[in-house]
Amino acid sequence: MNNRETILEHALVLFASFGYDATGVQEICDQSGITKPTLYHYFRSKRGLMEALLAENYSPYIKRLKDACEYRGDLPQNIAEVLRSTFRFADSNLLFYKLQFSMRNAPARGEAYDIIKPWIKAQHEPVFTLFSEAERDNGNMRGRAQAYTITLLGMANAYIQQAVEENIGLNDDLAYQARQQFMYGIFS
Amino acid sequence: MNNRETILEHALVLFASFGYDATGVQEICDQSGITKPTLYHYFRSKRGLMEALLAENYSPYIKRLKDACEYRGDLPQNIAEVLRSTFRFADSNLLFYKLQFSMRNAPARGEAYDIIKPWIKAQHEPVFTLFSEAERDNGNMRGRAQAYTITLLGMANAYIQQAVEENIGLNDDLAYQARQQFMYGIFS
DNA sequence: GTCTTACTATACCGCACGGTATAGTGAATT
DNA sequence: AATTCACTATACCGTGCGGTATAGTAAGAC
Repeated sequence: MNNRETILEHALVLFASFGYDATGVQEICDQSGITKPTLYHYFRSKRGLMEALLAENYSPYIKRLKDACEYRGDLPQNIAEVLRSTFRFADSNLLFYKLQFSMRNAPARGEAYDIIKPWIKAQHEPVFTLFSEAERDNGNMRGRAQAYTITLLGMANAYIQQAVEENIGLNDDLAYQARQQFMYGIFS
Repeated sequence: MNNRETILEHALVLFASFGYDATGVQEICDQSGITKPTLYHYFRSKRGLMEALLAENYSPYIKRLKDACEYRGDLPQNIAEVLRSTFRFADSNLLFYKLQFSMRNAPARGEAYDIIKPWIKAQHEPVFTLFSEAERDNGNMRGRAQAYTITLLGMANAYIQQAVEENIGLNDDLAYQARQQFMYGIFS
């Protein structure tokens, strides 16, 4: 395996375990069996390393999420697909999921949050667009696209957290259950 | 105002804004208009300062939460009170709420998470006890107290986050709405 | 065989961090 | 008047941080 991948791999483990601030570049180098100039050759800075880590792990999920948000007149179907793609994203790389979750909830003026901000937007945007389009077919949803987006993604996180702590599988059954509960919140 | 309170006040703002790791003791001192020995006189360490901050702000909420979890045979009533006390806690000091939320979701082996761990337990425990007792009156809940606890508190957080970003009031109406959605999740 | 390019090690820099040794100060106690 | 105690400032310590200047090395190009 090349050094770049080795570094990314160990950086993920360390960042997820101790956090961005508390993880030193030297420690990443030690774990990866290389020295600092090597790391700085592949990644311009500590921040650049984190940005590369996010790009590699987020990109496939965001792509699938965009597909899941393609509106074709059947909102419950879209919601199911959003939940399924998000559950699979979490399930496929739990360590990265935990890392990005802690960064999303980090203080707003910290560097970690600043780095992840564009990815939060990349996740939020397609879901928001989906609900905005669904509003046209469903009058009583008007003006609530933002609220629905936050609640849906928030609920997905709650289910994932529960599944992790209870050691339940993040399967499609759970996605179905989450969808039912979310739909109840909309039509009541 | 005495120096101890001044320090706590400014520490809250800085910790909530930039995070525990990224906030320097010197910066807290500068903002508070005192010097480091003064801070270290009142608080043994940076960690001790954070512990004091958590104790002062959490204690009243935990006390009210325990009352809200006193089971008297009416689970929906208890759930409403849990949500109400939690919403009021967030509403009364939003800055502290954001701080504790970011710490709860910080990496598990970081110092910030280590400091807040006992308070997570203090919040989790009474709610868990409530659901455990309610299990005796409601057979189809058996063995799910843990899951209900996580989901209820997770849902509360989702609603609070939504209320903050949408500038909705964290009033009792919202608590009622959250309860309805949660109860639907239980009995389906 | 020389030159270029990609990559890697040694050794170091300046800096900000958490924390403290020392020396007070002013008010209450005896 | 002497002593004690709670509190505060100056100046400093050791450490570890992110990042880099320098000097290679090994492989392919010409």
